[in-house]
Amino acid sequence: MPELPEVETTRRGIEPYVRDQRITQVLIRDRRFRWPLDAAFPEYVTGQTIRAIDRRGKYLIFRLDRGGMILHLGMSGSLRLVPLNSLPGSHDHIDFALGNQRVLRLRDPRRFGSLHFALQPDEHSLLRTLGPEPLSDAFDGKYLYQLSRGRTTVVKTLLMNSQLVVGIGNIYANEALYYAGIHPQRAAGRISLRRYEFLAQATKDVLQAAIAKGGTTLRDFVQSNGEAGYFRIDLAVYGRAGQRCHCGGTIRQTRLAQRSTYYCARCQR
DNA sequence: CTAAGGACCTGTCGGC
DNA sequence: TGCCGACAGGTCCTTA
Repeated sequence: MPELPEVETTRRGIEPYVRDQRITQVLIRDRRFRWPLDAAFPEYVTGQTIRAIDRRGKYLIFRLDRGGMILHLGMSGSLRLVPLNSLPGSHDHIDFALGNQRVLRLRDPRRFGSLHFALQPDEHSLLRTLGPEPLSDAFDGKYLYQLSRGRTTVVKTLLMNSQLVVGIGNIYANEALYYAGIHPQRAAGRISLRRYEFLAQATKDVLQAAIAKGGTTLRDFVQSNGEAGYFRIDLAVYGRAGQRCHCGGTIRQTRLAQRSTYYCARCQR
């Protein structure tokens, strides 16, 4: 479910309550995630202090005194901060009790998420092969242009390939292509440098706007009712099949690599 | 090496 | 109302 902006919003939301806090206890109700949680996981992290929370793509990295925790929220994962002794709901699989009497609670109904401990998190196999951050200077039109030469895949699939660039999921891939005026099915290897420059910039803009929106709509991660749910930014094409595009065209829906794909055939070429 | 499809899992929604 | 299929914001792994 969460894409980069939602993960970043989560990171910012929990950081003030979690940084420099000691993990006093780890309670595991269900260890069946994408990969079964290591039975020794609590031993690795209990008693350690969380020194920082970083994000790499859609992964959160909790830096500990020794090693770190690598968390992915999958399609349906979320983190909340709740008071000690607060009753768990269904799918609340893991609790981290903290020194400040709060509990960092992981919920993940579909269990597509994952949690690992690693002594050197950045060298973990899940992170090592990831492409650059889309909001970094390493990601630009030239980068997309060069890596796309000779490829036969379509541009939307390229944009969603985390080996090439991280964090762009189905929603923001659709939105970025719309703002760049590029048809999602266009062959990636036949798009000009100029158009890739538009695409890189549109991607950055869409992600930045979503992060800003998340910050305003999901401000508080610790309210008693504090659902750390996901926010809906104003989407131009995603989920809008049949509706009018501002250009007067109609937004179409198709399927690309098993994912719903939305575009305006009039302004996206 | 690249590309495509399956797999994992639960909840929700629309149609009959 | 109940049942059933399709779909959901991810991505690794296998196969070609």
